[in-house]
Amino acid sequence: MRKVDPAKHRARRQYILHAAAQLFAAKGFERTTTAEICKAAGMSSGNLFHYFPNKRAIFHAIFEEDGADSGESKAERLARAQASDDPWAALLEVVELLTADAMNPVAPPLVMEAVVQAHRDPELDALLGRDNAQEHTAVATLLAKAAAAGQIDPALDPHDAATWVLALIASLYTSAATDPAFRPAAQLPVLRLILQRFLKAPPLDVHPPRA
Amino acid sequence: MRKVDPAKHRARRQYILHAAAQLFAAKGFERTTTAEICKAAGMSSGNLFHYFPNKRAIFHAIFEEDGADSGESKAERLARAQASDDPWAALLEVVELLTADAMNPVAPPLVMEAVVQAHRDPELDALLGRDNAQEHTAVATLLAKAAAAGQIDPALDPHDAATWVLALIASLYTSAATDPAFRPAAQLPVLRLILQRFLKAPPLDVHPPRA
DNA sequence: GTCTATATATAGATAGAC
DNA sequence: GTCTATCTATATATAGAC
Repeated sequence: MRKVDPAKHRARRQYILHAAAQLFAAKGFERTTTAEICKAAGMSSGNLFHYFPNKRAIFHAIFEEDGADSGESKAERLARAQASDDPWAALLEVVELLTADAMNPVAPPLVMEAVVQAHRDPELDALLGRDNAQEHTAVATLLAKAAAAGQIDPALDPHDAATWVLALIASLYTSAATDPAFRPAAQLPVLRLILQRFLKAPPLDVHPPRA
Repeated sequence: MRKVDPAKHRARRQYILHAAAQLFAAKGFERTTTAEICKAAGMSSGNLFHYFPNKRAIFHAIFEEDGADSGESKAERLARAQASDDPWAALLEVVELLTADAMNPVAPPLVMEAVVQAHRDPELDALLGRDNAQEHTAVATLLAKAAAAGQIDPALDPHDAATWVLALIASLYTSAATDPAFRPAAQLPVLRLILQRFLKAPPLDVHPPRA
């Protein structure tokens, strides 16, 4: 056959990305050298740069890998959730979808690193921004529908509330990255409790007295 | 008088730290060169290293500057809050104390960078860990007292709840660092609302005995 | 205390053989 | 596609004059 299967080329790329992700998570982008990536991937410098044009492209590719492996892409699952006729249940599914990665030990530090790098890398910033906008739209849509269906407090602004829902989810990653004692899986119920109490309508007409 | 007032030496150090903080916030630790710090501080390389032994020491010093300038140090204010006889009010004061810095535009990215750097810098990790432990103790103590006083849900575990209170506060910094549209000052009331709904006792019977 | 000049090292990326 | 060898740039930190 002609042309070395593109499948093999793709597999090799994935292997490099996997090795690089570990390093970037442990040491950050700048302190991870291409030489280390070569060693971890078991190949030479000349070969590494045959697969990726530069170090930054490797980092980007880690966050571009979407769908393909799983049956359904994240975007598809978000879209399907938005169309649900039980917005609250759909919201809980979205929360589960977005928190799943936090259980993977490399994800939290990797996400932190990506956020920091996005400050000085417009391309990465745009990439993460698109992801975040997608998630924000999905959550805000569900919150609006849930409010209309009487499932949550209708007084909440869907946009602001969605921002905080995503912030709480992000806390799972930042806390895991910061505090070695923090176990995302164990804290998931607390996260759900906070969301429920925050979003569910105030019990009666109780107005908490604040001085 | 004696030579070289220590005051002048200290002022010069502070000036370097101020200049360096801006750069570290904008470009991160690794991508900020000592040459840039020299330029921003208006001095030569040889002189910069007269004030600090190395680049990392400059970064550390930014997070060590505590108290001295303000009338009362953060540790003192936390200790005083813990002794309050109105735990809920004291908790709100602690929240205000810990969120104040988020309004300073350089603080959020700087905090993010510190967290990331702490992963590979044990000394910095210890420094931030001490700060965080102090805050966690203060909040957990106040939550336990507030529960005993019937001000919040007594079913909450003070340790876990304190972790999430601090996580919510941290969200103010991470969101500000991530999303240019996020205005910490404007979102502070939402943060307070979430805390109130999360922590206050389940609606049914218990109500705060405050009058 | 402040400067200029530079030692030292290490990084990312490329060239070109096989 | 994969390698070895290396170019080029740039960074931290130091030496030593003033």
